[in-house]
Amino acid sequence: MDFKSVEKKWNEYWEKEGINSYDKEHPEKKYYVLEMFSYPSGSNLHLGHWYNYAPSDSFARFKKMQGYNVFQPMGFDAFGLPAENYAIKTGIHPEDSTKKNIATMEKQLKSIGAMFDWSSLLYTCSPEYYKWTQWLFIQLYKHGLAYQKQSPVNWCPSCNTVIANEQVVDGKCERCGAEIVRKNMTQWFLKITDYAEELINCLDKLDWPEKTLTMQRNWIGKSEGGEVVFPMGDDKITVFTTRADTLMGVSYVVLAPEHSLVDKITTPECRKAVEEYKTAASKASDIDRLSTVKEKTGVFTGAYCTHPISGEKIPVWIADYCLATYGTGAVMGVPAHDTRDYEFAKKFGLKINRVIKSKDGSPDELPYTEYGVIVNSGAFDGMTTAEGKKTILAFLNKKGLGGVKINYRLRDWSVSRQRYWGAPIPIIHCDHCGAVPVPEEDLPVRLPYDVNFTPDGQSPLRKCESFINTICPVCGRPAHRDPDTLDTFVCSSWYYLRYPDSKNPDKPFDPKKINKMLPVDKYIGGAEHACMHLLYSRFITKALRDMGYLDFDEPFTSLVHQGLILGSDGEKMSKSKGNAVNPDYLVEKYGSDVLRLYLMFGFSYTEGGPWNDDGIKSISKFLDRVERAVDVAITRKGQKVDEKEKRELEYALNYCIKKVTEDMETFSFNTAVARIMELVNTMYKCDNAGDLYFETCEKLIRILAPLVPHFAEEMHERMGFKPSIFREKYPVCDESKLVKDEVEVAVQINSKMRSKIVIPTSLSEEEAKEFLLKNEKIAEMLGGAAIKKFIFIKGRLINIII
RNA sequence: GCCCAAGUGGCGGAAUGGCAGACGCAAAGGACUUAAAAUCCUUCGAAGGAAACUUCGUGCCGGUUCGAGUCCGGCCUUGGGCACCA
Repeated sequence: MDFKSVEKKWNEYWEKEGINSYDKEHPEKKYYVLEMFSYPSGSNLHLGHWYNYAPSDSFARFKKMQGYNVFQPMGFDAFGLPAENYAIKTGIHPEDSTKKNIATMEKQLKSIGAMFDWSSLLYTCSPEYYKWTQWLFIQLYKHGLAYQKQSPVNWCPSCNTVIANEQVVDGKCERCGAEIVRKNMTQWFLKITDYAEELINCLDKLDWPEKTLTMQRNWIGKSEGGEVVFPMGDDKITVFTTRADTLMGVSYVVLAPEHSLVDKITTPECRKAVEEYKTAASKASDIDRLSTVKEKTGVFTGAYCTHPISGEKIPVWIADYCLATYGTGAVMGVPAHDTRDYEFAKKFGLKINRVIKSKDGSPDELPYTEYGVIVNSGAFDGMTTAEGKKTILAFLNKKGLGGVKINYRLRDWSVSRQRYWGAPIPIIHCDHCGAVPVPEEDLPVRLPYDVNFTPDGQSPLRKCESFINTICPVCGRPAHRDPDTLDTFVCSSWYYLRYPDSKNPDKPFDPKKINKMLPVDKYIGGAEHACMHLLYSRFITKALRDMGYLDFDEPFTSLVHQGLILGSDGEKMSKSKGNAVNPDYLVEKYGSDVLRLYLMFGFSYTEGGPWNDDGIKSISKFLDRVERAVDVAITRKGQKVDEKEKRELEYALNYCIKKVTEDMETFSFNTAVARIMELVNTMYKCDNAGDLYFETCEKLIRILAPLVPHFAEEMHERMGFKPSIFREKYPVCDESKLVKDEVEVAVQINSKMRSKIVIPTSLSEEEAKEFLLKNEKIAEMLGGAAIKKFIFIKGRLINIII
């Protein structure tokens, strides 16, 4: 078969007949299939994109043939750092390179032959889109979900610019090798923490991979504990702890080096050491700081606070294992019952006070971090850990020195980027009125084209006078725009809401439309987004719901992660390693149907694996084999059917339909293809199935249609049916054809495989026992021994314990 | 370091706690052919055995169970994420 002309023929036909587009008249049967959109960084689609999109498209087509009205849109996540870096290196403007890349990728996407609804195409970098990203930011601001605060960034003193985590290699700037320091800057944050509780609770109702749910739960990191206040003259230090029961064992308190009290409380004699320590800490990443193998470091501030119960003087230290971003940025040190505190106290000679003993006298060497019974704690002695936590926090609460507190590891979402290639933050800073949102009628705040974005210490937009200078929309006095752009995760946190109404000039979306079309029924993308993109999207959906713009709680009902296709060397594909595989060449050589079927058959979809094209030829051969079966079927049409072959073929067909339907539903494409191959193998053994052969072949082609759409459409037509096969129904299994009178079961004696035996399917356990004991071979193996236990697994196995 | 996964023949990979290796690749043998390609058929985890068959075998160590690739505990290795790559 000449696949090139076949692919062209049917792509044109589908386009002309509107086979791929969503039918707006029937939203009641909608099925929204969405693949994570691509970032146009490289100049073309790689095999990984194909692996995401082609099998997902087969799933979408499967759903369409099951009678759903499928909506499958496509777009580009087009803002971001790589385009900007590329521009700094080559001088090619991000807008130009991005547009060019998108054009190439669009063409390639069309070569997949996927049923994307191109009429709803969107790019996040177009003003028609980012106008509404800005609108979203303003709504969040107006509802108290966006605020500014000081926060550290990676600062390269030599390039004189903020650099991304990715560009920091071993604490040094990737570009110039200078040592990176962390520097505080005022930045915008979104209050995702307001939704922490709901973001955890709603996970239970999502059809998502278990591992992703676990990762999100851990990322949000709910921990129930309490706050304890350590007074300090006019000031106080508040710590968060999950072990209030160990409060009487506190021997020191630690502040994060960035804690706001540090400068104030440090005594003159300690100042030099504290300053040096702060500088050193600003160079370490959080990952290094939290390492449990690294030796603990810290310095004494010279200051003391007061124990809230005993009134004892407690020394205040700073140490980098305490992070400013978690809890209150301060922890109490209980060396006897915390591993990190124990190491710290040992190193710096701080007191170690045991206040917990094991309940049952089992070994409880220090540091003893298990739960137990309280000792050496005055009135609290004898209480269990659980009682102690409650009692101590209640006691503190009465004194106004603490109480129960739930803490989350989740931090607010930092969205300011000191970059050019992003959506400008729609805020005007006025000396008189403060931060003022740009009026909605003035949106979008356009990203100017002619900007010098070479790094030199400032956000690129700050240097663009025509952009930065404006007037305050409230008081009319001169003011300046926010010079930063939004994190691209903001753009991608709501795109699934725009697709169903992507050309709407007046609103980001029509609530009526999206309330019908969403949530997304099946969302497909890489597991690398498990925590960030997926969590941000959930947050934005909930925030918009609470503002009244939509009426569902979760954006993605069901989620699937495709695995990663690696280079043939087992490494992640990348240009620099030279192991990237170009799908265009494969499409050219084998055709898009063969490539997509190979991707589905050769890998476990959720696992992925190293690329290897050894088997791709066999897929071509398999389709040739199917084609020959079709030609044979045509010659046998109307012929008589042999009874024995009839039963065999009917069983094979219905078994195939049943299994493939289940496998398609769960994205188990490799086993689906295997079951289809089995059916074809059976068909090749049938020489006298006549008309039934033709009928089987007709169904086979329909089962294949979602997997190899062009090929199937061609075969369907060749068999004399009217196109399009995608208007036909997916075959349904006839269970009655799967009933068998006899079944082969395994026979084990003392759990060892001994034999196999064919027994009537309908036998009960008792009947099976009787049947088995009558069998000479089995009786011989048992040798007359008494049966202790008889285990019967219907249709599978019998185990006799003697 | 922390969180989350994965590890099965020469290879890609199958296996609701119940016959390990479906399906395919590679390899070997055969049929057809003047020949090759294509196609069709057969064999194909390891060791032993003429064979029937037996023993071993799912990263490593231990446990639960009549029965473990699958569940539990502890390791090892690889991959993803760790909040400014997207």
